[in-house]
Amino acid sequence: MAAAFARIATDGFEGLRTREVAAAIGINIATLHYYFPSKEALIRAVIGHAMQRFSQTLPTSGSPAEQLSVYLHNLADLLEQDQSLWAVMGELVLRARRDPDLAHIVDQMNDVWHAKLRDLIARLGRPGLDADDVAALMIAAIKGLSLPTAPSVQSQRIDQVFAQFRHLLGLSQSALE
Amino acid sequence: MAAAFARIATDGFEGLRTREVAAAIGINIATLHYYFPSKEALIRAVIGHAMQRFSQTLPTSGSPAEQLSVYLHNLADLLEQDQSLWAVMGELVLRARRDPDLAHIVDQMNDVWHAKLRDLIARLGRPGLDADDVAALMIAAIKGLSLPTAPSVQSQRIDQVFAQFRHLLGLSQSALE
Amino acid sequence: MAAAFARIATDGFEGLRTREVAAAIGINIATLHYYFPSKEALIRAVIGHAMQRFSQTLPTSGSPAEQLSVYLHNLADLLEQDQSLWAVMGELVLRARRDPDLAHIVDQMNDVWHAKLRDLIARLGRPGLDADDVAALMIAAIKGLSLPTAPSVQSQRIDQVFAQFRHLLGLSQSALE
Amino acid sequence: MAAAFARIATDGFEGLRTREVAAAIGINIATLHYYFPSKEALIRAVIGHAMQRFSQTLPTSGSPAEQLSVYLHNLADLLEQDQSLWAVMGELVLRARRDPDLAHIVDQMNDVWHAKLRDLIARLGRPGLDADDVAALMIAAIKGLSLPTAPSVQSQRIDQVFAQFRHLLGLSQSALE
DNA sequence: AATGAATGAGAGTTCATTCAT
DNA sequence: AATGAATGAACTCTCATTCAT
Repeated sequence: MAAAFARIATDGFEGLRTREVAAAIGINIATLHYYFPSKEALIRAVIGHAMQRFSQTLPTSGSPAEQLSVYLHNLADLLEQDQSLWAVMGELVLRARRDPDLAHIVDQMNDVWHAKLRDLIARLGRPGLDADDVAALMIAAIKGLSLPTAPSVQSQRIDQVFAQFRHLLGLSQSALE
Repeated sequence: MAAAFARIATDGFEGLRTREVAAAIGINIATLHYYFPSKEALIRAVIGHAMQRFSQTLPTSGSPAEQLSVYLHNLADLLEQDQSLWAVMGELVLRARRDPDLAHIVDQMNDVWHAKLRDLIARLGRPGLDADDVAALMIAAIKGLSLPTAPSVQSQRIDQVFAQFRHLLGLSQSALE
Repeated sequence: MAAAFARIATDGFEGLRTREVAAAIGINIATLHYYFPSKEALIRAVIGHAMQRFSQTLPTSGSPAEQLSVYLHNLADLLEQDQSLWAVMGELVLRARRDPDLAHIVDQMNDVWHAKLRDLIARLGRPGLDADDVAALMIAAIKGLSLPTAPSVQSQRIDQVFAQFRHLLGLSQSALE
Repeated sequence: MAAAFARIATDGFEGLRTREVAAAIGINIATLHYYFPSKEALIRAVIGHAMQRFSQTLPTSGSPAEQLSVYLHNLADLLEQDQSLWAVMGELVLRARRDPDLAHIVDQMNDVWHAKLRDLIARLGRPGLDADDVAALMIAAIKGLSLPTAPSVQSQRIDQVFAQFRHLLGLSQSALE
């Protein structure tokens, strides 16, 4: 449910109230419970929704350099434009600490993400570049960028970090556009 | 109160219950309220405690290269050994989104952190290294490392990222030991 | 809610407990909160109920002498038979000291009461009778009668005071029956 | 304790907090409990204090007409100047409904009051004046005057009622001054 | 005589959930 | 498929009282 997603982005899991979700879409609480038997079920649905949206940033065709460029471009866009997705991702990662099922999902996504990046970097053919380590660095940095407080500062930091990515990978600025 | 700190690390703010904090240290809830007039006051105390512990990782003397090495060493240690501090920091950053006061504290700490790192990097004298951008990358990556799910994966990722830091900065492995 | 009214009559606002009100009518506390969002809302409802019942004693038709007789009769009846209403009115007046909204309501009711009485007395056509002052005396005395302790004494005092009212107004005893 | 008296006058028994009473006179709560073993004991002390102050309005010497004049004068003064005493008396009367001991005290005081007034009126030698009934009326009215909401209205009503008293008793205006 | 610290009992309120319709 | 009404469990917070010093 998109309404639940929005509420989590705004107030976190801590502030998720089924009554408010129901009210936001103009239905009765009991009706919400009819579709989602429990709050937990609603949360699971939100998790699935978030994960799916996140996966859609992965490109599937083109040369490694092209794919990397497109991917970085997509991520930077997502970071700047859809703050709510990252807010929810942050909440999910934190919640995963207490929720084994969620932890499993998050770990799996991290692995896929890392493998994909490592693969692309390796196929770039840059000698002296440890694909595994660089992928780890990039993922850590992107995760870190998803924990903003002031949106104003955020934008500058994103540019700086992605500039370093390109520098590390030997990608030209123009390759991103 | 250390007990509250521990509970936040385990269950997040979402799971912080005054009764449990009181029970954890063997006192009555009313007694807890005697020292912390409200739950909010308790949270503020925890925030102060966390910020203070975090600040203590900043080295104050030595050459830039030495300070950077010591700093990275301290951070890596902290990341591996005191997961609870990072867990709480993660919770704090997420909570800052809805708590302007906390957001201000976090932003201030980020600025101090960034300025310190940028300064040290600049004084390293590595041409071709944008101190500002590299500092941003490092901070983002470190923040990202503080969002782990499985502690087992965690350790490997930390090593990988810090190896890249050294590589970026041209610091020798031995300099860290 | 009549149950809340009864509890205030018995134990005063001081002894009003939402849990007990709910228990008295066999519902859950949460259900009570479903109808009255807060204790304050419940109190307001009780106030409205009391004010309405009190207003119903005012007669609307007949000659001035008849109306006065009927009115005095109604009030004496109410004082003797429905002690709970007076008990609640006493609580309300005392509470009005700290509750501006309630004070406004009580003042308004007093004014209406005084104006009505003064009007009726004036139209009685008793020379040498200051309608304004007599009305003030009567209202003060009736209020004073609403502060009883022992119900046994109460009845005698009511008769005495209303006898004086009739004497003052030159109404015959028979006019009341 | 005068501080407790003041708090009851302001906020009623409902708002009486031992902590605030102690704070008002700059002592610790435990110290207050040292002198008054319980809140109930403190309340008893306040009751005694209030009753004593009230008794002091009764005149003891002079002709009946003089005593009545002085008494009415004293009461009118007290009503206008020391609102807190009347506020507390109101609270006491209401509380008496649930407190048999207090009810006994209040009843006793009422009886003494009524007997004294009746006696004075009887000795005035006004034929056609039922001393018992007039005393009841006066006491009821005075009690009623002690339940004000707006102090501004209060003053006018007091004058009106006491004017009626003098009229009833055949006392000249000058006799009051 | 005086106090800081501690406590048990209970207050109003919230919330996910269920029930009857 | 949908809802108003109802509920149990739990929450933070308050307060008179007591304890150790």
